[in-house]
Amino acid sequence: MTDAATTTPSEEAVSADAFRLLRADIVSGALQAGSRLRFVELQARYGIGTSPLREALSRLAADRLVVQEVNRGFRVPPISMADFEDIATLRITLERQAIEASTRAGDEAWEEGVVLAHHRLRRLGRQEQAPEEDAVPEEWEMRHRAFHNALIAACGSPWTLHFCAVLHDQFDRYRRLAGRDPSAQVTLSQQHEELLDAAIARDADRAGRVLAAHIALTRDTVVERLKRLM
Amino acid sequence: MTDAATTTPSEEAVSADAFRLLRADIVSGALQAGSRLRFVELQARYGIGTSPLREALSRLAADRLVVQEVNRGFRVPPISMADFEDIATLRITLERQAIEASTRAGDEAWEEGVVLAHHRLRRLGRQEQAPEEDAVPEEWEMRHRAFHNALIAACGSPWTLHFCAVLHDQFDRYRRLAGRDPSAQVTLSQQHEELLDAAIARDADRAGRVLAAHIALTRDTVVERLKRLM
DNA sequence: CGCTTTGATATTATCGACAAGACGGCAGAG
DNA sequence: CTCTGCCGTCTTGTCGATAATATCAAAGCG
Repeated sequence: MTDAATTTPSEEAVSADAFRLLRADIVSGALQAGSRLRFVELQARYGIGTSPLREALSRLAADRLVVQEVNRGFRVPPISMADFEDIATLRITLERQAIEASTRAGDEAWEEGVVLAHHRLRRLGRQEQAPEEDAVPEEWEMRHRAFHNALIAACGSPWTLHFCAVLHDQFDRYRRLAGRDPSAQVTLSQQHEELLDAAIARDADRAGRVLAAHIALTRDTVVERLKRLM
Repeated sequence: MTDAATTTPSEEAVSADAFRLLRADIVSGALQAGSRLRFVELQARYGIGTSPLREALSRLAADRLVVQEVNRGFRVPPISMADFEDIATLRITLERQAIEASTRAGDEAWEEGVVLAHHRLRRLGRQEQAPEEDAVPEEWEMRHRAFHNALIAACGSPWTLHFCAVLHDQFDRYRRLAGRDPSAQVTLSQQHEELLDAAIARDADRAGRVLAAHIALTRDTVVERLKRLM
């Protein structure tokens, strides 16, 4: 599977492109939760044949970003509060461990990567206030993910990073579905600052605490908003 | 209205069968680590076409049981000590959490499932002494897996169970590659007994400790034997 | 004598078409 | 009027063939 961190240069494979596009459309909510994924529609949407499409859907199914029903095709998974809380709990466990190990083991290059990623995220955060608030900027999503990836990048466990990436995709689908809560946003941005501080200070325990609180706050906000929507 | 869930024991899907067969052959070592997986060979081996084969390989690639190289097909992943230790460490973390939660939350049905799974494993363990020692009985592998799955089944976290299953597959590939160590086997069987005892006694901490030691002992044994083989 | 190039071979990735199975409407019986 | 069984239509799952790409070996050039 291609983690969000790895970057494939360009013309590599149709099926890999389809995989990324489909994943992005599912995580972003462009493809509604619970909706069927008909082959003819997807083939027209992405301009590909059946084989690479099936391949992409199979890979997504392994990561639980689509569900396959026997002889009844694929669907984007329905949302469920229990599922989301399970994802959040496990993500806290794994990503907390990862950031602690990363903070302890990270070298200068890791530290610089964290600083750079945070700067890019923060700069966009300021500009973001200006345009219409409705559209969640895709660029912010990418930089936010890049920052969180940078924090745990030096943990030394490829499998932890892989599972964190899978869980982050799942988590973001719910978060983006719920929409943003302006009141929580300031605290979340402060926590980003604190994560940066803790990383630079090599305070692994503090980094773990803040990250756990960061994810938990996001989870609670999302749960609150989702309850209101349903 | 009819029992749609219980039907279709055989006619599921060619691609799902291929997925299971390929996974079994990779975990068991029938397909050697690092070897290329040529389409013509696999199509002949499993008697299927290209589409379901690609679908199965894609799903396996998401679980890291095969690796895909761009425009160069699929391979069974090479073995690496660092990879195995990463898998083992993460498996200890997740499966320990899972058995602790399961022991605390499990109901009577869970308890009975554990007892039954252990009985089936133990009964086979006795008979197993008789036939030739060389062939690792596939039935033992299945019952061993079933026992470990039963222990964590009530943990309440589907995602934890999913990741544990993925890691267990990865772990077993190395374990079966290394072969059995007769000297460790008695301790490992004793630990199975202890796990059963702790589960029945609802001693979550002890269950977690024993399971961690169980996996760690297996890991150390495998590492020792692999070093000798390489 | 070694390195690069170039052509032939082999393998993969993709496409379009066929067959098997599910879904939904309609008619007939109770 | 309602329920049940059946048939047409649609969707999926699979196959074989085609186009694109990598691999390998030998020959030409530096």
